[in-house]
Amino acid sequence: MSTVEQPPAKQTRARRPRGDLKEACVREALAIIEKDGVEKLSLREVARRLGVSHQAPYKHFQSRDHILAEIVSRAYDSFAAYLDARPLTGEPDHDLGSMGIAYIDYAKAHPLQYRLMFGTPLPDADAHPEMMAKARHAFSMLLDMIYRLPPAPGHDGTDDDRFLDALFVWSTVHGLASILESDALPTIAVPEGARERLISNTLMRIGFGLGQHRC
Amino acid sequence: MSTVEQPPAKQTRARRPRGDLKEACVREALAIIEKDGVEKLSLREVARRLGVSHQAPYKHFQSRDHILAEIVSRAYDSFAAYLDARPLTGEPDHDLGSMGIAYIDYAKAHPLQYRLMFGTPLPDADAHPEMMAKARHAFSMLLDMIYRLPPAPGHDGTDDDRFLDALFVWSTVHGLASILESDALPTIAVPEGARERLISNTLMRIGFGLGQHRC
DNA sequence: TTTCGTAGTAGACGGTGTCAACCTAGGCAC
DNA sequence: GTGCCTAGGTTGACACCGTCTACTACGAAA
Repeated sequence: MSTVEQPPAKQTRARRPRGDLKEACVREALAIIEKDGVEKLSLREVARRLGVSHQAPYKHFQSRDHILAEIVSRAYDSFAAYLDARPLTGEPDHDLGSMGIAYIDYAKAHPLQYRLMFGTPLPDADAHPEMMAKARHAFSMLLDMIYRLPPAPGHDGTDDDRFLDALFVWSTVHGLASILESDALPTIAVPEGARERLISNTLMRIGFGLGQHRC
Repeated sequence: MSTVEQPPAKQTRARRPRGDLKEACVREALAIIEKDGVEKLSLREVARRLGVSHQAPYKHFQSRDHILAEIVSRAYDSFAAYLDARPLTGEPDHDLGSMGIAYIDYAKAHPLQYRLMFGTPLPDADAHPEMMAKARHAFSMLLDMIYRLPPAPGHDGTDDDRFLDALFVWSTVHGLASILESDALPTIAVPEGARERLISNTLMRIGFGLGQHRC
């Protein structure tokens, strides 16, 4: 068995199982973003942390934007799954409320993912269609929910009207979430007593806005 | 007068009037951001466009973030001025509505400034206190407006309550504005008939949410 | 066995922010 | 006037970055 010809100890560099480096890159990239912000993400740093050449990650991601798009895609997936996971009662009123809570919960529990989805400039939208497809899915879940509500005051219940109300709800919830995790809130002094009612009050106002529980 | 020693024709490089280069930098930086996005802003490109050495801008701005902070500060200024400029009737209901419209108008008329204020990661907040001070001013204008409204249903009219409602209004308007100019809207197909009612519907829902015109 | 695609390495290029040192015209005390 | 100081420029270097290109090792398929 002594095949002498072996080139002198070409250390076979412990070949990774397929897909391993790609996953490792995503993991490491997330760690970098979490620690230093998305603008500090560099594929070279990712490679360095993984003890691999600066070009290795490019075998799995066409460009820096592509690894970002991959990460954002996964964020949309996990977001939609989170919204889907909550128990439904079948009563539209209640289910919409629970969706609002789930939305905000997600933003609080996964600030990194939330910020990636809504708070930072995305990698050029139409260069990453699969990413945007997943974004659309999340909104359609909200839209479905609104369609189950009785027509709100001032509306005839047309599809256009429902769409507009879905956008109202989305605006408010998204606005709140993005304010909550932005740098803005600490600089406006939030009164002590208001802090824990921030979310419930906003959801209540949404309900009033849609004409629920009114008068 | 023939001082022979003159180093050969040191072309006196037409000294700018004081403050001129700084202004020129801001102007050029804005142009770059408008054309290619904030992440493409580079002080070297600014310098290049102005026909000046790559270090010249650093005489006026400590770092890339500092020129960005300067630009964002000015955006907050112009935003507050815009909100202030609208005519007031003294009737709280109406004045709040006109503020909402002015808010959205500003976001539509100055998308660049709006995105800089609310849509992109700001240069580290507490490294640029003067910038954040101007941000606070804008919110306080909204807060003042809310304080003039009659107490909304579900509230006793305490300061905490008012603050929460201000945040509700801000969330919704900010959320709408940020959705309007994000990449998200084109990917969810907005029904034709809904397009021009996007804003008015949202403002109406805010009104209902605060208990105005109800029933 | 040969061939070929995959996953990795290595080097170069031009771009970037930023540090350091240097130059120079003007303003001001004398 | 003379001399000095400083604000506002200059050039040069450094260490990063993304990305292009060429090369290598290897496993599986033919």
